[in-house]
Amino acid sequence: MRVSKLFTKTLKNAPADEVAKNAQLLIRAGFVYKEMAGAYAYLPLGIRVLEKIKQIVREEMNAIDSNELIMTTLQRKEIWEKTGRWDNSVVDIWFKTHLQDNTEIALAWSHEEPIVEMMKQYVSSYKDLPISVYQFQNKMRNELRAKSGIMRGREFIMKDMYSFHTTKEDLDAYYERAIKAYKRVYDRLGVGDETYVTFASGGAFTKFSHEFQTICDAGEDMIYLHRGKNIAVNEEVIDDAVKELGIVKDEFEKVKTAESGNIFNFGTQKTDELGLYYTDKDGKKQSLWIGSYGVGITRMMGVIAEKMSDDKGLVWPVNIAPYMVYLVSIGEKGSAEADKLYEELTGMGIEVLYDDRDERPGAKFADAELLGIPYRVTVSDRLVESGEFELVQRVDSAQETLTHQALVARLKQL
RNA sequence: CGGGGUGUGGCGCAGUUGGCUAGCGCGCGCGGUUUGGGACCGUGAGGUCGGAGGUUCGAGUCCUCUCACCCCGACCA
Repeated sequence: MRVSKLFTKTLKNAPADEVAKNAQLLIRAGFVYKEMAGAYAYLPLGIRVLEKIKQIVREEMNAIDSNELIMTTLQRKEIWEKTGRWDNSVVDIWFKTHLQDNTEIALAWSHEEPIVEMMKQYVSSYKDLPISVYQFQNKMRNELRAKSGIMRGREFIMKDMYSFHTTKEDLDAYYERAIKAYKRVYDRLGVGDETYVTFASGGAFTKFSHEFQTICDAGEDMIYLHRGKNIAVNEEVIDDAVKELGIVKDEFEKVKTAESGNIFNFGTQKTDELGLYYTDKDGKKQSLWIGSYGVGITRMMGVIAEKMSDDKGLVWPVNIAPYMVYLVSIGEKGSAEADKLYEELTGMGIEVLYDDRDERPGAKFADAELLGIPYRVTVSDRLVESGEFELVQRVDSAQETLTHQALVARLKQL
């Protein structure tokens, strides 16, 4: 992509109504555009980051035999009435509306009920189980107050996965696989070291659910953490955890975190409420065990922007950076050489954002840093003379001067 | 939803106790000089001062209502 073709522009000042660092940086860099409180548009650069996060999640969910699908954002009232969750006094974040014939419908804040309902068409025998499905979907939540930039909006993207099992044991086994898959996701997103499986308030069938909490100053949760033992407990259940797990509260440190994922055991309640059953080997009707597993995709982008940034701007981890290389041309000869290099690298499949604008070097460097592209390659008249290229790493500013051959070899490895 | 705060060109801001043609920086257009860390000079374009109503000879400024946005709290299965 050539910067000259990119419609977004960088800003020197963040809009005054944004206080959250993630939103300030993402808006300044042109990754997102705020449409209203809690609702953001994702621009070309932002989409690339989102899609990379999704792809990592997709690969890991596929690896544990889950099936991708997409439900709709429109939901029927009848389904939610079966579980008693249509009522505004039970769920207070509904966006409700109606069709032109006055049929009441709503926008999805969750897809738990509709997915279970859908499964009635596909699950009838123990031979059909276990099954796991997931989707990347917009969730619409009419929050009283949106905040923290893209980390808590009224519309956001979530990966939600649901697994269906004949027995609790089977669900538990899958649940463990899901935890491992989630850990791989966070590792690949570059926040594995700072993300903890955390005991949190659970559903009806388990004492605790598990949250994936990422250490983040802009988060909304406080957890008690024991790094040595690798145990984390959400503040909301710390007293229960002391009793149930026999931990010693004083040994834990209290840290601020953002909930980046949550998984829990639904038990068999939903299957009964919605009438999803299977027939066992003896021909008897049985309830299913259901597990639910969520990752906030847009929230992850916000958490990473929040954590991986410095005074110059964003610092994307290599795995989710919108582009791998920011190519800067300086001078006439430099531009001619940069044109060639751009074609060459792009042809090799390397994602290059080529700053071909007629701007001064300082402006290009500043944008390269604000956008947080991992590697910056500079081609200038001066360097063309000596047949060299400059490679600078965003994360630590490490700088190297390389020959064309060495540069290409380096970038190929990334 | 309770409390607090803010709305003035695309972005950031200034605008005395009501007073003259609403300013500044960034950005943008044009001309020129520049070209390895967000250049400089000149010259332009761009504003229903969030909206409605009111007070007044006169309102960005005062009053009422309203909308939006931000922060704290509450909420977050």
